[in-house]
Amino acid sequence: MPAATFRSFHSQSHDHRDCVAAALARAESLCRRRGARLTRIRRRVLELIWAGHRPLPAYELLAQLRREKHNATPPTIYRALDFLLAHRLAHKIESLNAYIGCTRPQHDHAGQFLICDGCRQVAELHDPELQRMLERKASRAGLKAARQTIEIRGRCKGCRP
Amino acid sequence: MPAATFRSFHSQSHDHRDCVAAALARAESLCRRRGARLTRIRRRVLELIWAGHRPLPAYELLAQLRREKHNATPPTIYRALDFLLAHRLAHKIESLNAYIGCTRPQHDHAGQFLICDGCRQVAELHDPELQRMLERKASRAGLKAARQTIEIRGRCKGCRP
DNA sequence: AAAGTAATGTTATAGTATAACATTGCTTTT
DNA sequence: AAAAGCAATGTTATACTATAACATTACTTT
Repeated sequence: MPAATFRSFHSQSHDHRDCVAAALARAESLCRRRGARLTRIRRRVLELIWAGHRPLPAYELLAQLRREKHNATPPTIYRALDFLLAHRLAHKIESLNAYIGCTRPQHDHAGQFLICDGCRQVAELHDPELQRMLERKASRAGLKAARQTIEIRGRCKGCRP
Repeated sequence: MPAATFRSFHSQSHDHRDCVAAALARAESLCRRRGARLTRIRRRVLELIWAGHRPLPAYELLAQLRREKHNATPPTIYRALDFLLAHRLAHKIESLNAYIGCTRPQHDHAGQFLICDGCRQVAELHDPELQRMLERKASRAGLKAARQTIEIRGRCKGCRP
């Protein structure tokens, strides 16, 4: 049985700037290798997503982008998001209609999320065992799985009484 | 290890009317026991959900309801849905923004769905092992799970080449 | 019958996402 | 370097999803 790997909820004190910079560097290198074009807009949207450090709704991203790019419209954001999702640089949290940076874009994996309803922080699991278990269960019922949405909502330690 | 229980994808030939009638009967009895009021509107919306026999968007339910109730508006539907979701008579499929009848409203369970992107049919799993596994994984990461969203998208046998 | 609560009616608006067509800009071919 | 071809962005409009807020109706309890 392979060990599950995950990132815990972030401590208050970790340095967001490093975190964002590292994510952008990963994205740059991944896109270069893939021949994908991480344009100014796409890069900036990814940066905004990471800087928020919590799931951000599309229109919040739009509002932020507009502060520096006055002609940005919904398609501007949704196209950038389409690109980022396609390259797994970001994920959509379906139960929140919000977007978050992927911590491991180089791995092909289903997004598995732990979401605190108190502080709105999100931890992303990368648990191949869980992914395979679900594929197996689906397969038994006759479904060839192509995509998984796994979102656990609850309260993290800091947000419990 | 408890056996996983699930309903497979429906055969073309099963009798929808029986299926809908049975679901409504379950709902009636469950509401009676709980002292919950399954009003005309709520009952009718549940019936429409079941009759569709696939996840239905709220506005499609509204359009159908309007055919017989001309003053129905979005709140009419969303209130009915709130009730049905609260009593677990229906589930929301987050990745589709659509609603579907619950096959086992009497059990307290997380919704676990297998969704065919070809025919749009949905099978609901009821797998306590899976549910507990996710709770355990969440707990290890410091999250006390309150709600799970599990949606596997793919292609069922009939919809594969 | 009166009071209290739950449900529904009604109008307005917030929030999420895409369609469709025009323009710009990068890249490859000639 | 010019032209062609394609990818990305600009722009306008609109579709789809959901809730707020307040008025009215109807059921239940006293």
